[in-house]
Amino acid sequence: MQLRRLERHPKRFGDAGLLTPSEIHTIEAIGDEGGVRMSELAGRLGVTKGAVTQIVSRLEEKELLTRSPHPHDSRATVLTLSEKGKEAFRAHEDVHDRFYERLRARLSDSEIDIFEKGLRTLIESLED
Amino acid sequence: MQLRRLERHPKRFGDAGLLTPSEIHTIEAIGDEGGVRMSELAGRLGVTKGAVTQIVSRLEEKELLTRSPHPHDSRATVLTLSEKGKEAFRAHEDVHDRFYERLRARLSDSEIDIFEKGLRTLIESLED
DNA sequence: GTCATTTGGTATAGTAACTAAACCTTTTCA
DNA sequence: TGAAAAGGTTTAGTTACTATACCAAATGAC
Repeated sequence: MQLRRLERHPKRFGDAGLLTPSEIHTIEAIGDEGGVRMSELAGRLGVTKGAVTQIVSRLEEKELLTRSPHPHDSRATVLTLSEKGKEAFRAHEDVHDRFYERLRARLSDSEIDIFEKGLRTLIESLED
Repeated sequence: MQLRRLERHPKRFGDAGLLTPSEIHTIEAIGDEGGVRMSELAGRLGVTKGAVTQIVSRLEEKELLTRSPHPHDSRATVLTLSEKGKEAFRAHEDVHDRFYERLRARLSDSEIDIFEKGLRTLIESLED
């Protein structure tokens, strides 16, 4: 099966324009509630804080999020999605929902459990 | 599920040393029969011929394959795995085999069919 | 209280894995 | 026979990182 080469190209998410997989994944990890620190985000994404600085800077330039100082810790920065960022977030949720609809159209609930069991086995095998 | 961030790091394949995912994937696509042209390989991998030139050059430097002129078409180059390259190929096949063993330990044949059906749905969804 | 350590974030250089475009050389074929 | 197609290389640029060095603010052991 061709699992490589997947999800490489930028896609359009609503009015937010073209976003790379990393960009939309970062937006997804911040969430529409916002109030996430840089280091917390690095943990969620499983990358270094340097990587987060870079992608967050790009998303800030694109006006998809805002950086603001942490109220009680002046070292820290908290991130919040802008309206445009929230729109991208919702558009991405829709993509997820459409995938699950498609999956449910083809597999029953118990079959989806089996699919997820297989996926976990695949992920496990790729990890070592 | 965390499908991103997978299969990013170089791994050891027998005596062939550390190989990046792209490198081992290229070796897999050439196969132990060899005799593959650059452009044929680009098609198999789904990348441009420029990309193939680059990765093949690196594999040639690492002595995992050899370039030779095509016997009947002097424009073309044919690729063949060296012994070290074939060893990496076999080591990679073993990884595949171990994955399927693990999968069969957890899922029956009909459940594996369901898993693959789910995977196809996932791939389809990522494509559009 | 103060000073070393930890934590939060940034900056910079380097790498992998590409694409796109320009280019050169053969081959094909109308 | 000459234009177009096909095979391959080169170069510059992009994305998505890591590692390292760095600075400022917070913590906490004494």
